[in-house]
Amino acid sequence: MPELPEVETIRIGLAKLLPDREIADVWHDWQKSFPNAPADVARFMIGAKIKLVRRRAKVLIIELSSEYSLVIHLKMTGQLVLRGKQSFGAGHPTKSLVGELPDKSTRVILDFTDGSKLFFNDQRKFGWMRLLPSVEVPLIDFMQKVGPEPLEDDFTVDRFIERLARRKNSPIKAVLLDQTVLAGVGNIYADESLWAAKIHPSTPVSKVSKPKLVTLYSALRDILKLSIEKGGSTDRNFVDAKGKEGSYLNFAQVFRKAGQPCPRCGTEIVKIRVAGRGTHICPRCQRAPK
DNA sequence: CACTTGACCTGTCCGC
DNA sequence: TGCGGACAGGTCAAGT
Repeated sequence: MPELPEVETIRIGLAKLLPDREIADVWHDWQKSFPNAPADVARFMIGAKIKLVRRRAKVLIIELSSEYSLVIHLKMTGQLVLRGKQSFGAGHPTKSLVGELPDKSTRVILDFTDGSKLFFNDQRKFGWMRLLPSVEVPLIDFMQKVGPEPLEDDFTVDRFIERLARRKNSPIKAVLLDQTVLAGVGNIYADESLWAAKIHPSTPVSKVSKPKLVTLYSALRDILKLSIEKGGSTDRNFVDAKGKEGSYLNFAQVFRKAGQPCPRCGTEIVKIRVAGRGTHICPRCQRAPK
């Protein structure tokens, strides 16, 4: 569920909150969430300060003063929430999806010397954290294979079309979700952008007209940007670095709207299955390929 | 090689 | 009220 806008929302929050905090201790309880804890933790985390927080695709990178970095993938249900009076003054959110922390989904806790704590929660345990030398981050398999950032200035419509053409016989939705083609798009933004461009998600890329691909390019970028402005989509349990929900789904047109009228033509939105994913379409605006 | 399906997990919801 | 089963969907490994 955390897709590009959700991970970016967390990054913006952490980039404001974390720098210069010094790690005092690290706790973890799920080995798969943090496979190189605790061996490397004492040497490269305790006593280190947070330098900066970056994002690439759906991955967060927290750089430490020890020249090691935490690389974090939240997968579907991961959360990164900072708590502590130092960070929020008197009134941090009391009612929200996240209550008292730690809770039963807490997998890792970073304790800082000022008393604040960063909680890595992950109900379904798909997420992970890795500690590795900062210089090695760009060399890991994921970074080598991941496609371009769709919101970068140099990501042009021609580049977009050229990337999609790498898998021209696949359903276009599957291609949008392919992280080696394009970074950061997941189920929500694939459905929303395909609806905006009036493209049926099962259409092979080679069968989609050039004008529709151009529309898809603009729609996808606009939707990703709007979602970042709205703090991302809270479908089930996404929250930002302060534990707050995002509001983009109030602006969504088709995602999770089966049975409701298409905002464009009034036809009932239906849920189908494409590329093994639940997929929301307007059957009139997005006609199936022959 | 291109493409699809299954596994990894847990919480929630639906029907009986 | 309890219980089995489907479902949620990011990514990688395994299968066709």
